[in-house]
Amino acid sequence: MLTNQKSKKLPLYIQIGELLHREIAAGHWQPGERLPVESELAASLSVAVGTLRKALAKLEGDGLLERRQGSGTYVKRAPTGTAIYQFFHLELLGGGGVPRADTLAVSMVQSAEVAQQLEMDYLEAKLWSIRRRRYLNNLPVAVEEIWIDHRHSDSLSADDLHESLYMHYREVFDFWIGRVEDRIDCAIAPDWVTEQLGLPAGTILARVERKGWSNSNQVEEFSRTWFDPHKCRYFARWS
Amino acid sequence: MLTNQKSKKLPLYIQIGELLHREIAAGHWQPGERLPVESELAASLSVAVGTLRKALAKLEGDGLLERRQGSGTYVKRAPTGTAIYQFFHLELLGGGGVPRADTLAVSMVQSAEVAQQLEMDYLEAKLWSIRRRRYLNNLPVAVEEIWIDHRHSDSLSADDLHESLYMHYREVFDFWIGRVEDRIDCAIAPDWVTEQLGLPAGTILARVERKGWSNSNQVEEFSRTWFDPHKCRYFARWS
DNA sequence: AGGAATTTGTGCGTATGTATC
DNA sequence: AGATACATACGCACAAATTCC
Repeated sequence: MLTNQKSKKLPLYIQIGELLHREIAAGHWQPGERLPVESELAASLSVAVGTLRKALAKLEGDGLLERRQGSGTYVKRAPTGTAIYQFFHLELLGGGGVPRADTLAVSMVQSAEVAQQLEMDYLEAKLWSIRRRRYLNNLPVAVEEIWIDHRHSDSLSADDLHESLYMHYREVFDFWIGRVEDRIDCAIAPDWVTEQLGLPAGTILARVERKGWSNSNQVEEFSRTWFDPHKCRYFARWS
Repeated sequence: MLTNQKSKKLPLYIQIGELLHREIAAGHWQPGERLPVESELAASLSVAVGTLRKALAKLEGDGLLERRQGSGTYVKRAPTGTAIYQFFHLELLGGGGVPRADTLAVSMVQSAEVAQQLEMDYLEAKLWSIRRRRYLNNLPVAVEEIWIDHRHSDSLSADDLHESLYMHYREVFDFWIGRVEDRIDCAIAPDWVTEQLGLPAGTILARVERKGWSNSNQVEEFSRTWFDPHKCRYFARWS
C-alpha cells in the first residue's frame, strides 16, 4: 500500500520563517539591507508581532539575520576585506601574525567519511580536495585539506583559486560561509603533512576539524588543519 | 576579599533561568524528574507564565531540560547539549558527555609567569593553585591547574570548593566569570598530569590555556588544562 | 475504546523598558 | 531631547499531545 503521509500543518511561525528565508535567498532583500520594522512586516504578513518575532529569532539563530535593538533587523552581510578571516583562529605563539595561504594540490576524490560529514545524499559522491599550506608572517605554520561538493564546479585548479578560499566561495561559487564548528585535538600527522612542514614522519601535531555552513544553512565544507604547536596555536574567545 | 563592581540588572527570564539551573545543579530536582507544571512554577516564582516559558526554553536549548507537550518538563538524564556549562568546551569523541570534576589538591604557590598572565602588580604575589581532574560520563579525560589571586580567600581547601568552580566564584568570592580566552596547542605533559590520567611520563597531550575575566572586567583566573585526545576534544562554534 | 483532564505549544494583543539614531 | 525599533513582561484563548480513568 502506498504511504499515506498525513499532511500536517506546520506552525505559523515556522511557515513565516521559511517564507522570509526564501525571500532573502532570492535576493529580494540584499545583504546588509534593513528589513521593514516588526509591526509593518507583521501587518503585511497578517500575523501577530509575537509570531513574527519568533520567526525572526530563529533566522537570527541560523545566522541569516542580525537584529539590533534600537536599530533594526538586517540581512547578514557577506564578510569583506579582513573580515574574510573572521573564522581564522590560528596565531603565532607571541600572538597575532598576518595569515597567508598557498595551494599545494587540487584533486577529485571520494570519501564516505567526508561525505557523511558534509551530510551528502550519496556517500560515494565525488568531492574536490584542496590541500593548502598556511603561513603567519610568512612562516609556514600549518597544512590543511578542505573538501567541498564537486558539483560546485566542473573543473578546479590551483590557479583558479583565490588566496582566500572563503572569498572564492563567495565570488565564484555564489555562497559564503556564515558559521563553522571546530573540533581540536592532537594526533600523528600523515606523512604528506609533515613533509610539507619539514618535520620528521610520525610527528604528533595539533589538529582542527572544521565543518562550515553556508549563508543558506547548508553544510558546504569540511576541513582538517594540522598545525605545529611550536609555531602557532588555536585561540578562542567566549562570553 | 577583593571588591567587585555593582552588577547590572539582568532580564527576569535570565535570572529565573539561572535560578532553575542552580536548583537542578544542586540536585533539588533529580535527573528524570518532572518539574511542577508551568502555571504552578510561574506562580511560585511570581512571574508570568510567558516569562517562565522563555527561561525553560533556554534551558531546553542548553540541553538541561526536556519539554514534552501534554506530558511535562523533565530534567534531562544524560544531557548531550553543549552549553550545560557555558565555558566548558570539552566533549567525548562521539560528542557530548556529562561533565564532572573533582579536586586533587589546593595549595598556595608563587609563580611570576602566572602572576603576569593574571596582570597582577607584584609578580611575587601569592596565588591559590587548584588542581582538578575532569570527567565526561565518569571517564577521566583531563587534568587541570587553575590559579587565582590568593586575596580572594584567606584559606581554601578542597572540601570548601563547589564542584563547579565558576559557581564557587559567584557564591563565595562574589564575582563571576563573564568572558574567557582559550589558546590550544599540544605539548609534553608534566609528570603529575600523566600520572593522574594513567599515561606514561612524557606523553604528548593537547593543552588549553585559559584566561578568565570577571563581570567587572578584571583578569581573575588563569588555567592550564591537559586532555587526552584519545578520549575527548575541544570544540568551538563561530558565526 | 473512548472521553475527560492535564500539560505544553501556538498565536494574539498590549504596555513598558532600553538601545540607537 | 525626541523619535524609532527591538527587548522584555504580562495575560488570555485555543490547539495538540499525553495521561488517566
